[in-house]
Amino acid sequence: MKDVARLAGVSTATISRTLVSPDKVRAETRERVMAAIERIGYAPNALARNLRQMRTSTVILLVRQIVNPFYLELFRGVESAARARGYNVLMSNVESRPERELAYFDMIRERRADGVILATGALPSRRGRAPALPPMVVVSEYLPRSGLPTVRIDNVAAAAGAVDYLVTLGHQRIAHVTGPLPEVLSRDRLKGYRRALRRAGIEPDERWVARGDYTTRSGHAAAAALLRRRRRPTAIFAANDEMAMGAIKAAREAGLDVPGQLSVVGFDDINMASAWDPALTTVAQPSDEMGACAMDRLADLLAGDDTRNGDDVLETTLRVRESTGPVPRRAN
Amino acid sequence: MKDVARLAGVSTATISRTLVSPDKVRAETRERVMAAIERIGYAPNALARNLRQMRTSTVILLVRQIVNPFYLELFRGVESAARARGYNVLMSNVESRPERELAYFDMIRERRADGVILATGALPSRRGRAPALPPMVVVSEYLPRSGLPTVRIDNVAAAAGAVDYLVTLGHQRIAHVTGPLPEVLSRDRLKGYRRALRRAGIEPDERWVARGDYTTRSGHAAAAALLRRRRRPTAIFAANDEMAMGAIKAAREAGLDVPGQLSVVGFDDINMASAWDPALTTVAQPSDEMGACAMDRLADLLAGDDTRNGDDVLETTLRVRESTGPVPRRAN
DNA sequence: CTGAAAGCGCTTACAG
DNA sequence: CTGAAAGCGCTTACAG
Repeated sequence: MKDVARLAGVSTATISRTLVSPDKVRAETRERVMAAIERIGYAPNALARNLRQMRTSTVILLVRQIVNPFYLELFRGVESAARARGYNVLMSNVESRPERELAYFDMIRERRADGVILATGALPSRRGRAPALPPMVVVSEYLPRSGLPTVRIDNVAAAAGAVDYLVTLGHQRIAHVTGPLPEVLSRDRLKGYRRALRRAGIEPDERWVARGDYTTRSGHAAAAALLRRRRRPTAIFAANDEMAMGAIKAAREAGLDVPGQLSVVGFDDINMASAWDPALTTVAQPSDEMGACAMDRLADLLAGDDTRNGDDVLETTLRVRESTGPVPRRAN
Repeated sequence: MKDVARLAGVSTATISRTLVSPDKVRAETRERVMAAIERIGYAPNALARNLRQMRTSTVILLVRQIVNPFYLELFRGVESAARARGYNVLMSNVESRPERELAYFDMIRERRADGVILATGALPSRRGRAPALPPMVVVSEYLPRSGLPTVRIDNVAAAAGAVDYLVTLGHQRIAHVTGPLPEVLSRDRLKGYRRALRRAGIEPDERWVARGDYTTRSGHAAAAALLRRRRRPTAIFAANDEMAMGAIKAAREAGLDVPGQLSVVGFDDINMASAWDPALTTVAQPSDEMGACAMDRLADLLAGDDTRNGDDVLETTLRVRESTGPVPRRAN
């Protein structure tokens, strides 16, 4: 920087101003400075700038389990918005290890990051001396009554919409494979399932609700059990795509054609959903957009101009593909 | 820090030493300092430390396309090693946009990161004034004759091993779906395929090599074309799992049972491979370990004690699942 | 519009 | 083993 200043015949303050707020510098000076910067190949040292400004331009994205492809799409959205806003993104999977979550809060205390995008569905439980919450935006998941800015979808309505569609196709015996029920997202999707059934005049039957844990394996097991029933369902709505894929596998093993004898609907529209055989009908979340929106809100928060309040609720889309069809003739 | 120093009755230098090199501080002083730190709830400011030490403790992981699940596993490995070594990881997908790669090299120049783990398969082409390469380790991919420290598998041998296995099952008519052929990994796997065939006394037939681009769709199209032949293959070796999945889908559409009438082998062992129907036989890469190993080498490099030279070549494993079986009776 | 100077919060070579 | 002091490379309030 000193070299640039010498070459341009100005002070280092002017170099800095040219870079940070060029409008405060006379055009002629600015050009001289830019030429010198170019000549020397100068790049400002972010370390020094960060210290001076007491900001890192880095945010942390905390996800539940990184292997879930849904989070990947979320990350893409976060990253592209971050790039546009001049931030870097540190993604980290927590994998249900609370100490890892806390490690990330320490990173904020140590000023390694400016804020957090929380996609884990729960605030880290804090030890004795509860540190103040860092600037934070919740995405995908939400924390009821936390008052934190949140970017999400309406899981109840989206799930109900999927089941509505099955009803439209003539299905009455619609089963549901849930996610882990302590989680609010799983509960919301279950609620939507029940709401749609009632709306269609069908009394929800608890025996047609099977618990899964979002893995393909659990979807497979749950569906296998449901299909062993004497009166078996003609449609299964799974709370995510992986479980829907497991359900299709179970149907095939039971000798049932999908969608001829069993319709299956998933949730998320992960990358693999359209590649699956049969291509999966599923509720698409705008994951890119959700990530970008969360990053934008966090950046606003950090810039001190968070005008908005409450939740951003984004739209979902039911993508009808090959895994759903009209109810089989003899089934009703 | 000043507050801690006052409370402990020492200078800030001693606080710093207690944290950085505790052995240089008398035990009694150390305890007093630690108590004061605890009392005040002091956390050192990483921004200041970074500036002082001229290091960021951050590395960049550059991947080709983030949606590829393989990179996810790589990231996990990198991240866990990074955590152990005190580094943060910035993952970024380049998505074949060269300007993005360059952006990451700028980040090094601006001292936002200390080094790069390159998983893109190509050095960013640099503009006119070629800047010096940053501390860098290549992983998964490799750059022939670059002399850069590299962590990889032996793609030729691994591919040959997969084809050997098909030969063992009695297959003679073994087709191959390649990745994009400009890429060295795709070429290596093709080379391994040919080598195994020759070893088995089968003359490679170019008509049984179909080009794909690593997507499920391309695997589907390539396999569909192969299966339309009058003499159709009894086995397909695909250069990655997604294409193998597409191939299975094509087989089913052609009314062929997998593995009864067609065996399919993939490469990578992504998360979905075992969930696929039928569960995919595939060459498992030690992706976690590769990532961790790359991060370790980069950390050594940055610490100035990179003793090793040349490539780390890790072992692959053929995971035999349900998509492969003996050659059908009438086929030979 | 520009410069001189202070200061961000650490770490570390040096002196004792 | 400990302290006083310099300094990392910027940015910015202040003065002109």
